[in-house]
Amino acid sequence: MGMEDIRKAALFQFATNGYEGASLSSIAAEVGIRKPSIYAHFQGKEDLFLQVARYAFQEQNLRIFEYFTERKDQPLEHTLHDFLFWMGQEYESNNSAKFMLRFSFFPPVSLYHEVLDIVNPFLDKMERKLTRRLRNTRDREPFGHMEPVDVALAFMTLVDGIMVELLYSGSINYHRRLNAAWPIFWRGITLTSPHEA
Amino acid sequence: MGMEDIRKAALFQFATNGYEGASLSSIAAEVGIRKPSIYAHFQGKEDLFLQVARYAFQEQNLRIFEYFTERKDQPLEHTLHDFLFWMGQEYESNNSAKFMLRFSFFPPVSLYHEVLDIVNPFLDKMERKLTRRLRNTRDREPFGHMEPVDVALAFMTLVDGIMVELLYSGSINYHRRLNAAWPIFWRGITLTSPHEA
DNA sequence: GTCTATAGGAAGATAGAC
DNA sequence: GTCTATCTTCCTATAGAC
Repeated sequence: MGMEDIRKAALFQFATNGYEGASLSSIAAEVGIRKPSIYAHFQGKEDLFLQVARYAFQEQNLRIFEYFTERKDQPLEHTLHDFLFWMGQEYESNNSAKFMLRFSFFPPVSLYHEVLDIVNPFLDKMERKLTRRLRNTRDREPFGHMEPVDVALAFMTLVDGIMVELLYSGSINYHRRLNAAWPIFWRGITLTSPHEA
Repeated sequence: MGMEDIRKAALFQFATNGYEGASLSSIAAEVGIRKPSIYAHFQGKEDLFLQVARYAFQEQNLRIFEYFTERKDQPLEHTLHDFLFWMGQEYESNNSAKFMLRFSFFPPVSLYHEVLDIVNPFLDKMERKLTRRLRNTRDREPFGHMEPVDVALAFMTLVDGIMVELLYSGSINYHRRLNAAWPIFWRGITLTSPHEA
């Protein structure tokens, strides 16, 4: 209780209303305490936000690594394709995912550098992890003509492009995009071009 | 002057600091007037924001259509590829583009429906325009095995995924992603899969 | 560790002089 | 159409009782 409840409520309020749009009153109200009680656990709004941010990115980082670890022996095609669905579910059911997306793109101006120091290591980790997975694939070199790191970057771009649609239009257009973009991506990384063949 | 100066300053402030993060004081200060003078031109903050939003989306809509019209006789490959660079330049030099991206993804909660009524027609127009361009291509059916509307959706996903990187990491990673993702996309839409060949 | 009370400031908005 | 002055409300934050 106490601190954890506040963190959870703050996670939701920040993710939903942004940094300036979320007030300590609204967070306290959601927990069921009074505003000044927050100061017994956190130094202030900035401190609360940054602690929530570190927590959210760490949690989401763990969940994503778990996803890939659990499926490391499955075919790459299914692992990557299902990841796009999985992230959609995460976004709808998991406030950490929502928080992460919002403040990766739009950190509060007053905390710009502090937030970037959380976001950048996260993205670097993702890129490395994904590149490693692509290098160790047991499929018979489905994209032997490409650098794994480029495939990783392109996949992360695909993920972002699809998540973005989730952000503004909800899940109908999200699925339209997913079904349109995935086959093109997969074809693009598995087929050898005529010039190279 | 007057109204136009206020619109321009508001565009910048909203795009940079978000809806709640931008104050009428800061907007007035940028114009060089006092806060109450804004009320001679706009009903209030919400009205100002929505008028700026309609302006920004309309302007960006025009610029994008212009881009495609000017190049309607050029090869599709160059038109699409260059569009990714062009959007990057727009984002860095054009506050309307910045505004559009920010509030497409994160509209102020209190104006959610009003903003969606601006964003959705914009996206629909983009999709139709792009689909039409793909249908009328003079290149010898480079993606005859795919529906133009799916190619359009996939391209818009690619654009979003790359723009998103511009939002949080600046132009270095933007170019890394562009160079990784574009060849995969183009290969994916131009090559015929072995099963269909 | 939570509360009431309150300070101190900034926000959006209005009234009325010029 | 812009100003000064002011209202109301909300914000972050602190003091001090329990």
